[in-house]
Amino acid sequence: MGISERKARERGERERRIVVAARTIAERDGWASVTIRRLAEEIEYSQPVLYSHFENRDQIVGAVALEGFGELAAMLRAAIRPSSTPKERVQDVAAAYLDFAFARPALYEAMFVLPTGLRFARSDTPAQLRDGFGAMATVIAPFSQDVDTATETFWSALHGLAELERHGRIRPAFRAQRITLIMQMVSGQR
Amino acid sequence: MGISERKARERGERERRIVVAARTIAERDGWASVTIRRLAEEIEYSQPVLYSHFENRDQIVGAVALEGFGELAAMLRAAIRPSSTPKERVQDVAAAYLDFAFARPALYEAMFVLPTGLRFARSDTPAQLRDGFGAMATVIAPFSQDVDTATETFWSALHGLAELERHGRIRPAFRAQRITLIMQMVSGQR
DNA sequence: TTGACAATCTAGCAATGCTAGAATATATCC
DNA sequence: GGATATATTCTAGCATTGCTAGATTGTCAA
Repeated sequence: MGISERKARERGERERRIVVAARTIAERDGWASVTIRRLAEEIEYSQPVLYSHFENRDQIVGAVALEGFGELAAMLRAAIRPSSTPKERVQDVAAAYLDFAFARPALYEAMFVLPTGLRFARSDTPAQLRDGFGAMATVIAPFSQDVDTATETFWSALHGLAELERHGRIRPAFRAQRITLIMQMVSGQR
Repeated sequence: MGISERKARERGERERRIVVAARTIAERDGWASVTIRRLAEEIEYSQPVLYSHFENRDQIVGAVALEGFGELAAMLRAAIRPSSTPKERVQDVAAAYLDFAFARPALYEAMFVLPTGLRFARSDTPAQLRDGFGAMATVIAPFSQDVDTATETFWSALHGLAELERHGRIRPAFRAQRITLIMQMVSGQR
């Protein structure tokens, strides 16, 4: 009997609709506008239904963030061109990272700023969360002995650039120059 | 007549009590616990009184953040020892920055994450906001042509390190190694 | 003493996340 | 088929939030 399968499928679809609605509203009106009531209205169910899919609001943000990590990883990997030099690859990945952060600020916020309930560095950490790190490590590896630490530092630098620019604390016009400096950190050259 | 002076002074003292209470509660229980009602109770006035001092809750956070910028600037300047080499100074300032961020997470959050209504890069930007940047620029200057851009990048890297570690995304044990890498970025050497 | 003005408070609004318990639909068993 | 159990969903409401209108109290000059 495929009844329970159909039910499971429909449940899954409803869950997707919640996540899509959350992301859409967040990207258009900001995360403050993503309320349980608004989401319930969007999926045309009552509010308690949302709590049968997610423990709380944070977990909905977390589901959107997880999507974001998958997309970020894909973008970073796509930025690595086989024809380019190792230094160019670092540059391209850095530029792609910042492009992602500024093109989807609400998504980026879910991934790195808001509480999400996501668990990092655990055995059950979803693949998406590791994958972006992996893409960065790929381009960092040729320049470093300790790839993990170097990648953490690279990532931190990019995250800081994204956040401070997003908050208007550094000058947008000089983004490219800052990326150049980061690249020099990694490659160890002037 | 000193009556109006006394009133102005008392008003100022009450405003300080609000800011102190906000900071104290935030540092002990987190910013979510800093509610208007809680603050009103703390200063022993009714809630609307708070709105005669601040436009809204964000501005109270902003007042705490401003305090934080002053203290951060002082800490960074204190970290610059006359006897140390230029490279050591960069290292010491970086370490001091991260120490500050981890010693006062709520304060740091007010300064860099929460909405505060503070205006940066304006003509009326308070001195505290520029001063920390100045301290960083001091130690960066010997290594760079374009000090502002280099300082922005240095600062961004430190901010990223602070945020990603605070959110548990990078390994606390490797903080010193990451600082070393940042220092190499600035000094352009391996 | 009175009247104007400032300071402060009471009371309440609208919105939020979340939940208990009722109501309804669906499946299971005799 | 009908009764019963089990999911599923909804209604209604709680406690909390930021914020504010309007009443109330205090203060001072005329």
